[in-house]
Formats: sequence, C-alpha cells, structure tokens
Amino acid sequence: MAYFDAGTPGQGAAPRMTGAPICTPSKTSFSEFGGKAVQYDTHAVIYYEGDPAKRLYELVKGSVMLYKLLPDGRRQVVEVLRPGDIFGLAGSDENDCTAETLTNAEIQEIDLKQVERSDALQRTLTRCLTNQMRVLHEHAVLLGRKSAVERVASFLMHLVPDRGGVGCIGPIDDSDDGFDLRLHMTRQEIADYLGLTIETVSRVVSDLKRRGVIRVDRADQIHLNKVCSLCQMTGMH
Amino acid sequence: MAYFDAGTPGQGAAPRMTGAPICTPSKTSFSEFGGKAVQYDTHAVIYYEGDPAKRLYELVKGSVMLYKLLPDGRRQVVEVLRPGDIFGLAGSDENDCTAETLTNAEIQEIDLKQVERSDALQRTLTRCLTNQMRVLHEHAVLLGRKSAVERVASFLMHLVPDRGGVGCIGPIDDSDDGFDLRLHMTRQEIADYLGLTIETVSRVVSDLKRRGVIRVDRADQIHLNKVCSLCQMTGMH
DNA sequence: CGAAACCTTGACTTAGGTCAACAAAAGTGG
DNA sequence: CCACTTTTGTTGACCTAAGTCAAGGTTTCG
Repeated sequence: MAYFDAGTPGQGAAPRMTGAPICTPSKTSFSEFGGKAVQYDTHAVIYYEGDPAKRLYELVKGSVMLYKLLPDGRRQVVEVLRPGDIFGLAGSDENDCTAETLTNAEIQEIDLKQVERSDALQRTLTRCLTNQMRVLHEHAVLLGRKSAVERVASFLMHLVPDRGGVGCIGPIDDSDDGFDLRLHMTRQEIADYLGLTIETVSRVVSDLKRRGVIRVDRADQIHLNKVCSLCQMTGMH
Repeated sequence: MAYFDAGTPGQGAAPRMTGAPICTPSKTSFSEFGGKAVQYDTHAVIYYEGDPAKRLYELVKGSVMLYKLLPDGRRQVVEVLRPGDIFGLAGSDENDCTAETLTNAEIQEIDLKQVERSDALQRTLTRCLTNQMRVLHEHAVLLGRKSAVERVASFLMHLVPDRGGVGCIGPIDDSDDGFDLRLHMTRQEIADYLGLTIETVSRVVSDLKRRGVIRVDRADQIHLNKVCSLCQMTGMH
C-alpha cells in the first residue's frame, strides 16, 4: 500500500518513478549560457501553438506535454517530455505546439538569439533533437499500427526506466519484477497521447487489472505486477 | 492528358511537381565538409533498422522513406523525405529506421565522425532536425486524430508546394486552382505512411475521384481539380 | 458537505479492417 | 511484339475494434 516515495502525494519527487534523463541536464544546463530557471505550477501553459517563438526551454524537473489542436477541438499530445528534454524550437517564428506542464516543473529558459551564437549549445541541441526524433518515430508506429492494448502497454512500459521502447534491456532477471508508476496524466491526456478515447483507455486499464497484469492504486498510480508480461503486450516482442 | 514534364515517365525530373526544399541544400551541402555524392536506384535500401549508424545522409535529389517494422510484419513509414532533408542520425550506435529510396536518388554521405567536428554542420543539423520534428508533430496529429479521408487529403496537400501542412498560404486566388502530382509511392507505401490499409487508401482515392475532387491519370499520377476543395477535407480548416 | 472534475461501465454504432475475387499494369523471355 | 507471369490496384461482402452516448460512481477540493 505505502509507496517508496514517502511524502505528500502529488508533490514530493519520487526518484524511483521518474525515468533516467536521456540528455544529461546537469552538464548541458542552459545556466552556463545565460539561461534562467523558472518554476511552473501543474497544468500551466508555457506557450501556445501559434505564439511567436522567443525562447528555448530545457526541462530540468517535472513533466511537460506538447500538443496540437485541430479547429474542431480534437487534440493530439505529440510529446511527453522528461527532465533533460528541450523544447521551443519551432523552425519558424511561431511555435508549432502548445506546451503545458503535467506536474509542477522547473524549466531553464534561454533566449533564442543566445542559441544562435553558441556552438556548444548547438551541439547539445543536435543530440537532444536526435533523441526526441527517435521517440517520435516510435510513437508514429504506436499511433499508426498498434492496437489499443498495445498502445497502453507501450505507454506504461515507457515509464519504466530502461524497459519498453528504444533501449529495452529485456527481463532484468527472475525475481518478482514488479514496478510502481506515477502517470502524472489524466485519462484524457493519456487518450490524447495514444490516439484513443478516454473510454477506451479506461477499458484497457480495467482489463489489464482484471487479467492481473497491473494493480491500480489510484487513477494515476499503477503497480506493474510483472513488467515482463506487460512488455509482451506492447507488440514489440 | 499530357503532363508538363514532357519526357520519359518515371524518369525525367518534374520541377513543378517536387516541393520546394525546406533546408537549402546548395548552401549546406556536405560536399564542402568532405561528403561524397552517391546515386541510388528506385527501391534501394540505404541502410536497415538496427544496422550500425556510420554516416549522415543528405538527400539531394529524389525521394526517400524511413520506416520501422514490428516483429509480426506491420510496417509504419515514419518519414517521407525530400531534397534538403537529412537522415541517418540515430542518437545511438544503431539506426532506428530502415531508409529506402522511393525514386532513384542522389545522396550526399558524410562520416559521422566528421559531423562531430564541424560547428557549421551542427548548425545546419539543428535547423534541419527542427523542421523534420515539426513535420513529425503534424504527422502525429494525422495518425492519432484524423479520419481516412482527412489523412489522404492531407497527404496529397503536402505534395503541393506551399499548401497544406505547416506553411499553408490558403487559396492562391481565384482561377482554376488545379495541380498535377506524382506520388512516387505505391498504395501499400501510402497506406503504411498514413496508418491505413491498402484497401482503405484505394477506396478513399476512388471516392475523391467519384466526387470530382481529383482525377487519377495513373495510379501514382493524380490531378487535383481544385486544390482548395481538397484542402477543406484535411481537417485543418 | 456539496460541487466539480474525473473515471468507469454498459449498450449500441460505425469507420475502417479482413478476406476474397478480379482487373489492370508492368516486367520477362521467347 | 506477344503470351505469360508477377505485381499492383480496385471493389464487394462481411466483421470487429474502437468510438459514441448515456448513466453512475469516485476523487478532489473549496
């Protein structure tokens, strides 16, 4: 019942539950380049799609999603970012997505003009963008070719460090192989990320529960009973 | 009946039909950095998913697709590249996609070690990657949230320079507003790009034909009768 | 405690997938 | 240049995964 991250739910950082950063934030933090750290609340909009692109952002702590809207209100969450990821580069003078926090977050911000100048920063950018691109490729497979169950299984597996997704290392060994997750997303946000409806996400989660693959402690707090068997449901094995 | 690109079908370059390059290849061509130009035939594999990533590629002429396979054979085409686009950066030591030509193509290749060194190249990379990222974001919306008709309409609109997609400039004016397209993709490739089946793509194309929106001259050669009315079907207006 | 937001479940509908037959191109080799 | 095979595309009949609509149940929070 009690989770490893003792402390106020929805607040205290849960080290075990957040994945290892892909880029190395400490070494490449924008602070060295004149960036400033900004704190955001949960569900705060950092910028809107269509706004003029002024700054480059690096997520230091917490979680951020990028999404796009169609005129009739359909939404697609195109990226869910983790510490170390960068965003705000639009390739034009307007942001192509809306950026909104999923948790309270610490974000390093740096003027785009600064970015132009620094070679070191360009190098970091290339590396980060390449990584995010690979994630987008994999997400395209999910959106274009996977069933609802495979989408949800893949989504959950991505929250397990070093499992699911790109650098999956397979079953760590025998042992019980369980894992606690905090999603930090509502069913609607998950649905909009996975290209499903809220009802379908809910049904798949209930089904995984019924089949004993997961245990749902709170809506956004899920225990994977056997990481391995969930991994088998991602369509990638 | 006769197309503007007089000449052998399937061979002669059709300038009106290829979109304006997003990155500027002439200025940033790898040749300056010690890259070498390589010619590929149609449907040649440049590298396979999982192969060690050795080189960075810049598409100079022709068309290339990147795709990923699931173990059971399902395929998702994750990018369709145009001249000026770069590929081959994997962010790890293995390529995350297979790269295959759609036409015969000229490609500049440069050793990844070279890339590490050059600041100018890094700058180019950042710009190209940012642009490709924006395209991937938009494609995620297509895959996650659009209907079959909207997907096909969006796909066709993307082949019209300056229309559909990111930098759509709306109806150029009155006039007839027609346009000739060469797809350079089979129905299977289109289906795998749009997250549909071959039958659905075929049905949608037939339907657009029946409704007088397009005229199908050959399977991969389509005339848009009224660009504007097709644009209305993309879900973006 | 009560309102609002969020989640779950059931009954029903439908867009797009599957399977199968056939048609039309595009190669191939004599 | 013409049979012949292979590949690619179209269409119809049917099926099903996931969407829609609607009713209730839980959480969360003022």
